Amino acid sequence: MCIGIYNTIRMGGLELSLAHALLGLIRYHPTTGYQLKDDFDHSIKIFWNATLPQIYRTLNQMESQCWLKAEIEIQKGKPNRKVYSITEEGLEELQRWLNEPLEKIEQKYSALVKVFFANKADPEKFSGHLEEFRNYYENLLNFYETDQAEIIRKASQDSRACLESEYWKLSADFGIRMAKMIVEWCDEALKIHNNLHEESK
Amino acid sequence: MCIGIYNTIRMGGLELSLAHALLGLIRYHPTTGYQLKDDFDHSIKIFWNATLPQIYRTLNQMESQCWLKAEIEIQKGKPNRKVYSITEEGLEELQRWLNEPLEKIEQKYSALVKVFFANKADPEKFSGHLEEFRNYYENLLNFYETDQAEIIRKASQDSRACLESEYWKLSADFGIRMAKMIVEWCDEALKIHNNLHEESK
DNA sequence: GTATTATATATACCAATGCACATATAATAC
DNA sequence: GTATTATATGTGCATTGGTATATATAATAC
Repeated sequence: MCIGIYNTIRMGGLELSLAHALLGLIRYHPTTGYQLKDDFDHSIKIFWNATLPQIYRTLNQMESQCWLKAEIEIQKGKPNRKVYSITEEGLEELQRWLNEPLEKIEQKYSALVKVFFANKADPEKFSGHLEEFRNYYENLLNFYETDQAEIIRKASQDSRACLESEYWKLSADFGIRMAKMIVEWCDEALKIHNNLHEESK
Repeated sequence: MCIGIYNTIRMGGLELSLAHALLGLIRYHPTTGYQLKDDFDHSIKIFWNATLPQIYRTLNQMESQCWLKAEIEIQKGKPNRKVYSITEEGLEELQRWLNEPLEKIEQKYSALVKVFFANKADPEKFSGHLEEFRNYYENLLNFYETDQAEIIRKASQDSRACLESEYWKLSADFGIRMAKMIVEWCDEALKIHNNLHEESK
């Protein structure tokens, strides 16, 4: 019944993070794809996003892999709920993955490619885009430091989550540092860019 | 002869960065796919990587799009070189793209998902992985601050590149700040993690 | 002498991602 | 009354990305 959808090479790799993120969330309690999307948006969205179709597809693959088992909950009026819970194999796989090395951060920043070639861009427009970029990350920083922090604070009041919440805070702190770094870099970039084009005003 | 391979929706989008990175590099001087891979590795690799097959495929698409024109240079013994140069359309497209807003940074850090669930990982192993992660970014930081800086310094001595090199430095500075931020976060993470598991030693 | 690396251009295939769309109902907002 | 949002599960298609492989030669390293 259980078909290995990932070949052994990929299985040995470290790139199945969406599946593992889902395993991690389902471990807390059995849940549906729709609910998982919501959980995602309120927890690990800041460093991993996923769309609903992606989640549903991955859940199906994980079921074939026997990392999950599903139970159909019949509802009247609404579509039936497909409630997933983690299996023994799923727990083992999550455990295995958690003990693997930390994956390096993929650096794919097309905005920075634009900055690299910005000498040929319109100075006024570029300045505006830098400001907009800066403000986006300042807003994100505010969100992380208020709303996101509140979510974690509330969740950590659950006594079982006491130790766990230290790691939630730690990962959220990464997002905060990242956003802060970007805002600071933008300020520096704006200063340098505006200096270079001062005479042309 | 010129076939629009990207539909109008994608064309209006902002995601064709590999093509635009290539346009930016080819604008300096006509070159081949093989050479472009090398240029990539010595310039914008720190925020955009590409494999050779990807570069060749994209160049073919860009030729169909008429952003580039190709000339075959016959060589004895070695395979013929396909030398691409930028067209008027290519220059216009590059210009258009450079004046578009800066794309937000895609936050997809599976390492941070692992940190989020790290409470269930083996504390000793996790500690080791954090250290390895930290050392990787410390080495990268050293590379950016020495070798990478030297590449930019040398390139900027070309008198035409005087203004341009300010933007090279600015984009490289982003990489430096990023690596620094990660090392600092790791130090904090190691401190907190080790404190939490001190009693178990 | 043998193995590797550099030069040079690709194709095939698989995995991951994202957007649009399909289907269906209930509750709420205006 | 109408529109939107929330609940709930998917399919289809296009793009992007990465690895393996094919082909061919010259130079260098051991």
